[in-house]
Amino acid sequence: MLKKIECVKTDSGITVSGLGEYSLSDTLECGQCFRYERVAVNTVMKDEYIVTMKDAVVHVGQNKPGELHFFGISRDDLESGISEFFSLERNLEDIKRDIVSRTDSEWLKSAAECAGGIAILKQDEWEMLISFIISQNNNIPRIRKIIRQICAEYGRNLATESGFRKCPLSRIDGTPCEEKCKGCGVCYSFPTPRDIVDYPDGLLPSRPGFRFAYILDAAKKVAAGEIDLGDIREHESYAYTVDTLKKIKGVGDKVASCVALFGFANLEAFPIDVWMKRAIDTYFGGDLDYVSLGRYAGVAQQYIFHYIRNLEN
DNA sequence: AAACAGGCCTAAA
DNA sequence: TTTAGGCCTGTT
Repeated sequence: MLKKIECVKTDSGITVSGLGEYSLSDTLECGQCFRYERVAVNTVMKDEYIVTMKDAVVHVGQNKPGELHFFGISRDDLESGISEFFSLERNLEDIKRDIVSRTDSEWLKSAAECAGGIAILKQDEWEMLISFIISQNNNIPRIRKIIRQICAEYGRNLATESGFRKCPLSRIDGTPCEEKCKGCGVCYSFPTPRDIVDYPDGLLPSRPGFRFAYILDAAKKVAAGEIDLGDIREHESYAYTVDTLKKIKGVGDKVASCVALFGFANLEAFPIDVWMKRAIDTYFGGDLDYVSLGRYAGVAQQYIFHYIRNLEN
């Protein structure tokens, strides 16, 4: 299921090809990732983004399907985190084929054709936990705003640690770094559980509302080792991941399955939110046995989600 | 102005 | 075991 990818060094960075239908914009903007900014000015590629990974800020672009360009990085950078984060070695076509072979639904097959370029990212588990706690009863712009503000409040400035002299966005569009970072937050690291336990008031400027207590409970349980993310990772079990995470206040099935899917790479995870409920009612007669979709059910979930959101436009 | 937003908790049947 | 309200806040 792994694929051969080709990497070529250029003056500006590393070009990775052989990625099949990989779509950078669909992958970043399908709702699994909150810490990215689309670059709007002085671009050299059709799609360009600044993405904040665990401890690095990445500038990445795409001109055509199956080929990504990572600006200002070395081959070592690619191998030490970027490749895994962007799931570059996963074969999207094999996954799509597997899903399509397990369903009779023509609608789902159409969705797969529409959304086959989406890769499930492998993001930081703790960051996913907090991000999806924040996501509940909330909309995406506000989710992103809260996360940005929390990072700006607690985080170290990653710009200088990422091989960039200053914020990549400011370098590109000319906005002064300080000003830019306060607005976009892409240059700040995500707070650790300990950061939040030591200084819960740092959450307040983002106005998380009733989620405040949930975030704090998650931080306390992880910091105390009561919830052991490493232990969850080693189990590599969807059921175990969900059961364990649900011990945290404010974490139910939906949030836990999102963390399982986007943080722990449990690709069989199938988060069911209000959109998915609606889709199941409308296109699957009110009943969809996601287990029958196999070990990539979570990718199918993304197909469905992407398809219904695009049908709106 | 009232309803809603990619849920979850609690109380009550 | 299932169901109804309520919840912080911001936006429409």
